[in-house]
Amino acid sequence: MTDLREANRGAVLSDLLVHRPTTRTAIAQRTGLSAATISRAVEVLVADGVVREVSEVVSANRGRRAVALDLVGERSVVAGVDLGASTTRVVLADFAGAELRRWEEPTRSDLPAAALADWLAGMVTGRSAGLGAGLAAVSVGLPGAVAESGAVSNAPNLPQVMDAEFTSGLRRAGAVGIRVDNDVNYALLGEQRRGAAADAGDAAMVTIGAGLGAALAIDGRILHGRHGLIGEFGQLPAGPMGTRLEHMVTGPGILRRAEEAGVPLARPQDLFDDEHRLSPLRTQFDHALQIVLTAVAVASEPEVVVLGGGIAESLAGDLDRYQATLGATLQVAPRLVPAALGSFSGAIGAAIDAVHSLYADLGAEPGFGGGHGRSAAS
Amino acid sequence: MTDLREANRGAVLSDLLVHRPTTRTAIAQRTGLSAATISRAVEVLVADGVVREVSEVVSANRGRRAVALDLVGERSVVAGVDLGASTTRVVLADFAGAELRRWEEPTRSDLPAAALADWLAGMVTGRSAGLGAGLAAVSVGLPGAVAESGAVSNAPNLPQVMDAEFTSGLRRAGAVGIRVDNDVNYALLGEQRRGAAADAGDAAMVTIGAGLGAALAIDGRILHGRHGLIGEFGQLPAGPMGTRLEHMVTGPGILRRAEEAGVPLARPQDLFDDEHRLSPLRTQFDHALQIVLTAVAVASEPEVVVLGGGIAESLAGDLDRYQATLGATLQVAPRLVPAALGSFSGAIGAAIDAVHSLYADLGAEPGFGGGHGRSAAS
DNA sequence: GGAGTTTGCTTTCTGCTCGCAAGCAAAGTC
DNA sequence: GACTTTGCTTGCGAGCAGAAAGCAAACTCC
Repeated sequence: MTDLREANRGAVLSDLLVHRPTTRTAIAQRTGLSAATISRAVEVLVADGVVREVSEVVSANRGRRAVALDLVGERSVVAGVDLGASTTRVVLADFAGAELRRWEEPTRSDLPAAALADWLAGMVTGRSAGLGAGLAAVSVGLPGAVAESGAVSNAPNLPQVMDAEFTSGLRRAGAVGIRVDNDVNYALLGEQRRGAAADAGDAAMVTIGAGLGAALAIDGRILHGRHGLIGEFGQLPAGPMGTRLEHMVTGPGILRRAEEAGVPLARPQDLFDDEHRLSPLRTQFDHALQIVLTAVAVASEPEVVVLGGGIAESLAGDLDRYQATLGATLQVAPRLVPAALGSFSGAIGAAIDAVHSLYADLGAEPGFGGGHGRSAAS
Repeated sequence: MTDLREANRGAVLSDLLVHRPTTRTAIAQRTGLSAATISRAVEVLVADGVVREVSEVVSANRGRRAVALDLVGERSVVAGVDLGASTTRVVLADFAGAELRRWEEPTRSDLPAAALADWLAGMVTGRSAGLGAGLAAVSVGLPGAVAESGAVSNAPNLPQVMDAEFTSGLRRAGAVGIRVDNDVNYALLGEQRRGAAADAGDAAMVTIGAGLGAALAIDGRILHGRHGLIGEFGQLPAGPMGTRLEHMVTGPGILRRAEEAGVPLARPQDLFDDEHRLSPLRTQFDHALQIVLTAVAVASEPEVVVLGGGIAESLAGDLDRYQATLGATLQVAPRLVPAALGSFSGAIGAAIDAVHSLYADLGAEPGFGGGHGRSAAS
């Protein structure tokens, strides 16, 4: 109950972030506020240069044409980064969330923490130069658990990021607000806003690649946990002899287990060739994945579970089968779908989070899908 | 934003529900509202007979003594019911949540759905007669998943409750508001408010008895899921040969597995005698429980996991061991504690939910720990 | 034991905001 | 060209919260 007027401006912005473009009347209906209040709030936002009237909306209605409102995109640029163990993907977007540029390059995983941060910051600032507006916010997803304090743990595939030097280095390099969160959390956010989990309030994502990660969202909100451990289903000691599931289903785990079984594979993906379809290794993989999917399902009861990550791409043809098994186990099973944004889910989600962080500064409530990310605290 | 004045009254009530008794000034501090506003709101509540000034608070402060405020208890009586597969436990409480009476008796599991509802309703109304005030709300916890719609599923140990006749019968028998939810959800609510999970916003509960159940709370809110399936970790196919975990750790499952192994047990509890400490069956049980605990931990990252249920009582001495294993698996492991309210956690939690439902009618926000239960919809 | 002080609560008053209703504007319909 | 529909803005009244001042009841200290 700070300032009611400001709160209403925030509500308008929040609505505009999700429904874009829209009209004053539509905002009034969705927010439940009166048209008069919306008009007054929009007036301020337009004066502030945050919102702009765009060309009139095409409408089948009879009366006066509504004036479409949209966010002013050119104000500034944000970056969403998915710092993977092997590949780093970046998306630059404008203030309105429109994608401006995307690229990927190998992660310099050979660098120590501070140098890695410098490399990342240099790459992003370098490539965002000359876009007209300055970089206003950066969100970085990384393969580890990010605590409320900003501390990173559980990142075996890119251990440098656990070093406090990494986050502090990032903050030093860029003058702008930097937020850090788990890569899968961002990927789920991306899929919720622009991908396979659109309009699913309860959704989950599982990524399988170099590591196993999961993210859970309930009522549009991504669950974090004080230490960021929510979703670490790879820790489940449910494999044979109590092996952790992450050793059963991730790329390095598959290679090692194949070697131990005397049938070495050239690449983890080979396990999903037809010739291995009935191999014990493949059966164990399926079983382990089934446990993960069931755990995700009963942890948050998502309407949809999005599968992403390098290994998951090889599973596209088997989704129906997994879905069927899941349905046999649970009365109500979630839909199992591949990531619609592909390997860029995480970067896109990070960019969305960065945009959100800017609007949060303007008073927008963390509405549907909001409240993500963690600002890199000192 | 309905009526701001009413909203403030609700905020005062919500605060009073959690901090009881308290003073006007204390409420003002906690809610952030001005003392004037609180005074005005309290005035109305006292006039309505919902709140009362009680004897002055003993204080070490120097100035004028604050007048303690408390809820008026005698207005009405609520009942919390824990309808177990074998035992039914009931708690009667007054409007202020003070326990009036508790008892338990064998569940008439031989009865069909409608008759079971009649038996339950008759028992509760009969025993609550003559308490001065009428029964105003009843909350029933049962061993199954309760959907938003009110439909019950996943109740193998008391299948009658899945029959729509049961809930409709309950509603017919009692004229008052009846709410139904999963028994473990209520048990966790009880432990959060009066027991082992007090002042833990993020908490979880696992009950092991005739069935395996779990409940998760994040930020004081118990997670439900549209179909009430959140927490059904017994469905995890993580036992040997893909056995569901509920078959590994529950009473009936233990007996059957012991028989299959050629070492029949008289009672499931016998598995936890010293003589079985190193038996393969016990090892398998420990492993299965470890998986459940890990899954609960990474599903919601609770500060504390409360263990309840008949089997869990036998585990009291082993909690340290489980805790140690959990700590070895996870960087940050939750505390593992037995249910402080014993076998009445569920009934007490249900009674708290019933009280909450009454205050929700008066405008109290579902604050910390609120928003539980599901009204038995038609 | 009286003056001063601290704390709790109430009352008065001011400023702010919202929603209603009326008015204006812009489109389509007849 | 009058009428209707729809979108937005403006004028007005009511409601509410908070600041500040006032009253009340304790304690402390001289």
